[in-house]
Amino acid sequence: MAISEAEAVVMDVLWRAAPRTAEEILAEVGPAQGWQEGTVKSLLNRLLRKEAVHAERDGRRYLYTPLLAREQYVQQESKGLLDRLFGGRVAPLVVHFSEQRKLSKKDIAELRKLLKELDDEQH
Amino acid sequence: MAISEAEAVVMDVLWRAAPRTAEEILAEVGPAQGWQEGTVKSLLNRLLRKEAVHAERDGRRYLYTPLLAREQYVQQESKGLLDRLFGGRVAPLVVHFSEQRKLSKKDIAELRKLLKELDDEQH
DNA sequence: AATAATCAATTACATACGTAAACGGTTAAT
DNA sequence: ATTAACCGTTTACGTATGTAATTGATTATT
Repeated sequence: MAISEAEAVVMDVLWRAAPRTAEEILAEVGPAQGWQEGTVKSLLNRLLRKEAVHAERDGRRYLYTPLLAREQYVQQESKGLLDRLFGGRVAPLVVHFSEQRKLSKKDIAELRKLLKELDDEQH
Repeated sequence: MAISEAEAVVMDVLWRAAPRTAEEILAEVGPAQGWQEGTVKSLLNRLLRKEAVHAERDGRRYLYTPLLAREQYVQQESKGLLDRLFGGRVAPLVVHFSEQRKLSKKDIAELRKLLKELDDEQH
């Protein structure tokens, strides 16, 4: 089952560092998101049901660990967008961002480097 | 207000060619999506309420035209993903696809061309 | 004129989502 | 032993979404 946007915010905390307690997660996202304790608890439970996180008892509380890897999530989301909007092809997407003036100098430099590397490993 | 995935499928039909009647839209997406007439009608109504499409009476039926431009939608969605998952930067996204082996020969060629053009217009 | 066909608009309904309050059990303090 | 504190689980509730059936109005047919 897909994980929602709010759930992804919680996953992000766990991807940065795990395991974590609910309290720690709340401390990290609560203020920024304007979320109460109950909200984070609910999201954690939904993530548990979706088997995106694992909970291990540690005395009175639980320690949460991500089961779904960030790479896996990023992959699904990215591929979804690519397929839905760009016919599954990367170049058109980059062209889009280029036209949208979303390519920074740094991006351009890094893309050059990437292409060069791809070229090198060609043989 | 954001338009949903099912709604976007209808928009896609209108982006390919407009104006269109509900019947034409159904004919184009119904079979592929397994949607009944009522489904397409509902989606059209939601799009109307969201002011993503415009309907103009044509005798007994309506002709639907997109108000939201495809470019605008693509832009929102793409920027959303970029910001949520790649810190708003394009190069990391392309690197991701590269690592995921999602870069075809054609993509690579087109990216080279794009970079060259960017270089040229530099001065 | 009465009836049937055609469409769009309204209503329906189950599930997901965002956001949280209430409940309950276990541990800690009095 | 009671009571209080803590923390996870359950329940809640409004809105969105996917998917349609029903209704109602207008036009066409008999």
